[in-house]
Amino acid sequence: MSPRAGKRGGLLELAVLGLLHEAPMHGYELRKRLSGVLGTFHAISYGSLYPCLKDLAGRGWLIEDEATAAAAPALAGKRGRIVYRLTAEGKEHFQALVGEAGPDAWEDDRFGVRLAFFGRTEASVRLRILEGRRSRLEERLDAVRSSLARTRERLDSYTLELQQHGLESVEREVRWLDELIASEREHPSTSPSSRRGDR
Amino acid sequence: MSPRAGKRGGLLELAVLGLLHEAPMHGYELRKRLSGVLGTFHAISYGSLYPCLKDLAGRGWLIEDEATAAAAPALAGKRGRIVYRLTAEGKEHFQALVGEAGPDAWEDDRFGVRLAFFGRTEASVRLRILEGRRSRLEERLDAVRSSLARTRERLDSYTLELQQHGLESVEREVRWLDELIASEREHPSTSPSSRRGDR
DNA sequence: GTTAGCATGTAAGGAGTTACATGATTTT
DNA sequence: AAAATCATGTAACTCCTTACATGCTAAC
Repeated sequence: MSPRAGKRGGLLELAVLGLLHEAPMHGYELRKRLSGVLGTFHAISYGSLYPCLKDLAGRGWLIEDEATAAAAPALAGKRGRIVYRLTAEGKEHFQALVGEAGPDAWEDDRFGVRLAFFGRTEASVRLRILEGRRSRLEERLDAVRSSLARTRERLDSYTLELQQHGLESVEREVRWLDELIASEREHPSTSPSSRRGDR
Repeated sequence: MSPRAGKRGGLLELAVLGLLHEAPMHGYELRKRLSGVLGTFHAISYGSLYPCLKDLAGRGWLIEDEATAAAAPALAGKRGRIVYRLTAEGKEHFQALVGEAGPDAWEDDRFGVRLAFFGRTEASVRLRILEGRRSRLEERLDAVRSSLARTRERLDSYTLELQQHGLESVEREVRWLDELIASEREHPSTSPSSRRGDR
């Protein structure tokens, strides 16, 4: 077996493809923008990013454009910055990834990234993602509530406080999702812009 | 160099020591209880747990009690369940870990586990943990707010919605922490039981 | 007496990180 | 010309997961 193309199934792949879907970029800039989609804290390291880019290129999802900023041909051997650009297959693959339904697709990180790219996602897929996340959260609520009902007496007040806060956070997110879903149903092909401002 | 004792610096160590601080347990039961401290979802796998226990035992923080439930001496070679019990050094090490101040100590998971063990944590350390977490969250708020101020116009409404929701969640946690801290200052050696119920 | 659940482990792999190494470009 | 920061990369390591292997004990 040819050892090329090590499996690369993570968050990073999705985030990188999504960002490059918007516009070509070189790695250094990509890293800065990644913080924006993955949460403002949580920066990705170059030690992950560059190998990931190599891998994606190896699979034909993006191509490496050796462009030294201006078109000056200068010295041939110079290691200029590499601008990564999504191929047609890359765009297809991104859409496939975003649309994926597996149970881990609704975990915190995955969902967050998917939402961040809603601007480049079909309306029907957007709705499916929002509803998938919602039902995942309902599962959590059930689990926490029943565990709380079973063990409430045995818990010290700190643990109780923690569980209670967690519960309320999840409930809050469910309400938020409900608003997004409602807004999505009202004007399916538009952004939910009208909703902002009523807080 | 003797290759024994691979570094074991994670969440798991802290959680295991904390649970065994309460009472001796065997691995299987430990795993079930771990979900309680790490969040009701997110179960730990045996593939992590047992090696971790081996490692902790190797460092002298806990000892493996080969007890086959009842005291029946039965057959000598039987692989019974192994009950893990914290040593004195283990308890010391747990207190040291909980009290640690490093910047990653205030990340979501770490903070959650520390809070879950507040019942076995000194009042002064509790306060330091709550305040550490609080200032970590303030840093995040600053980062998100300024990034939002810089890029607000360029963001599509979905991304904006996401950032806004995240921001509000963090603000909510800060208010929660403020209540906990206030309650901690009022009766420093007691649990914050009186606060529950005013929602 | 066989399925189901209790109980303990190991080997391989996945998704990242840190620390290091190197060189180009811009600012002071 | 020194310092900062832009830019790309690699090797080793961390912490965890999956998939597998094994055997005990209780319930049907």
